Amino acid sequence: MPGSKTDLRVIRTKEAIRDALIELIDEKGFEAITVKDITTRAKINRGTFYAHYQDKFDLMTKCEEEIMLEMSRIVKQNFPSVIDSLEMDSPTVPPFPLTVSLFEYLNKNSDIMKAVLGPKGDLSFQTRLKEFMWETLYGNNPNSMVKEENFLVPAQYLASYMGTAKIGVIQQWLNSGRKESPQEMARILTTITVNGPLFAAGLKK
Amino acid sequence: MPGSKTDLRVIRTKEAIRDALIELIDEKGFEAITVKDITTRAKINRGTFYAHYQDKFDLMTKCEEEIMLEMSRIVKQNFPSVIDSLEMDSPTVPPFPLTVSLFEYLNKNSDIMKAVLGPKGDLSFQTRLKEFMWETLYGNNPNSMVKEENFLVPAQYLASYMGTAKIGVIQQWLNSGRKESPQEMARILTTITVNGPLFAAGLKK
DNA sequence: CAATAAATACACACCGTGTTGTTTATTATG
DNA sequence: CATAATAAACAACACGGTGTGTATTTATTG
Repeated sequence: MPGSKTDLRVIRTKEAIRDALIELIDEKGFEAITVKDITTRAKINRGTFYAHYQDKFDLMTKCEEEIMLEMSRIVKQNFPSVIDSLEMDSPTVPPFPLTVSLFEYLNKNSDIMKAVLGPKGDLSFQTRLKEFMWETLYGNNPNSMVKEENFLVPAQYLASYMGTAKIGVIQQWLNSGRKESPQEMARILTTITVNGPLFAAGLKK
Repeated sequence: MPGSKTDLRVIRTKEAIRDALIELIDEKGFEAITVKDITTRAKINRGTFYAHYQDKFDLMTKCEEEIMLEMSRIVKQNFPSVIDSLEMDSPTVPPFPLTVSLFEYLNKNSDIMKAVLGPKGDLSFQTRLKEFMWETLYGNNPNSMVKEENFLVPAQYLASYMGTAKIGVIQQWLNSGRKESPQEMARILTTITVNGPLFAAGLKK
């Protein structure tokens, strides 16, 4: 497995592979892609691909790893104690720094984010992202926001509800062309969460 | 393409194929399955499979079609005007007949529902289901519950939020062993939606 | 029991996979 | 600067699943 992170050949190859992957996900969907597709598009030999990655899943996993790391970094940057976060982004007072930062990241990397989170994307990544949010909300840590006390429903379902809901909004935003700014999206997401969907829809309680 | 819907051979074959599919999705995930896997497991000739379905995607699509039809039927049965529904299941008063009916259906067919909605399931189906909910909530029909007026956020995002949130709760229930009854799940889901996630979590508004 | 239709057995070309051995490019050193 | 050492990129190969076609056997219906 080639490793030299400064070798120009390696850098070129990996970049070409990654770009080809993103393009192809957009075109045919992740599961329809073959390694041959990728290497043809990237204009490299198929063998070269296998020198770097085990298969297309390995490639995908490694791309996603980068994303997850970067998102964790953003969360930590805004909330060094890691985890009060997400829901706790000063519920009522703009500018919701964490949520804005996350949407800005999504915006900057919208090509790949749209690819993996889109309807032809990678289910396993969506599952991982969901688990990341679930853990953040409900996981075994002293700061988790959803505690098993004073709740009207089992906390695990609350965590699922909130986690998937947020992902759903992100997906809708990405797939409908990102017409709103990250700031606006942060406001939207926070408003729904804090007020509750029905009230946010303008219905009386 | 064999057609006689009363021919016992056809019925047996289709059932065997369907059962094999569900088992295999659970074991290896949909995309890892080969037609050969299915026919071996179903103990039929591979040629027979192609007599009934074009490929594994065709098979999957047809299974999913049944599910969608049945769910639409349940919705219509509870709300003949089709669509006030889903959210509108008498928000505060049990027993939430529509939601209970849906969970009972999911419960009865938990094998296949877990397979398609699970982490190794079929993303395209999850997308379709999401669209179904989205349309139900927001689509172009006079009864859609989310109207573009009096809202605090764009309606499309509200619809995405609620749609995916509900699916998320269903997935969590299926994947954690369905320990709660359909009635209990209906209460949980309605409570979160009506009260809003934060309040349902026991936080002050 | 005859007619019919489904299921099987077998064979074929095709394509993507993953691996192996060879060639070519980069880098480090005398 | 030249050249050996290293490692990346490439070409060729064997394997397994796919989809299709055809002849044959087995089961169902009238």
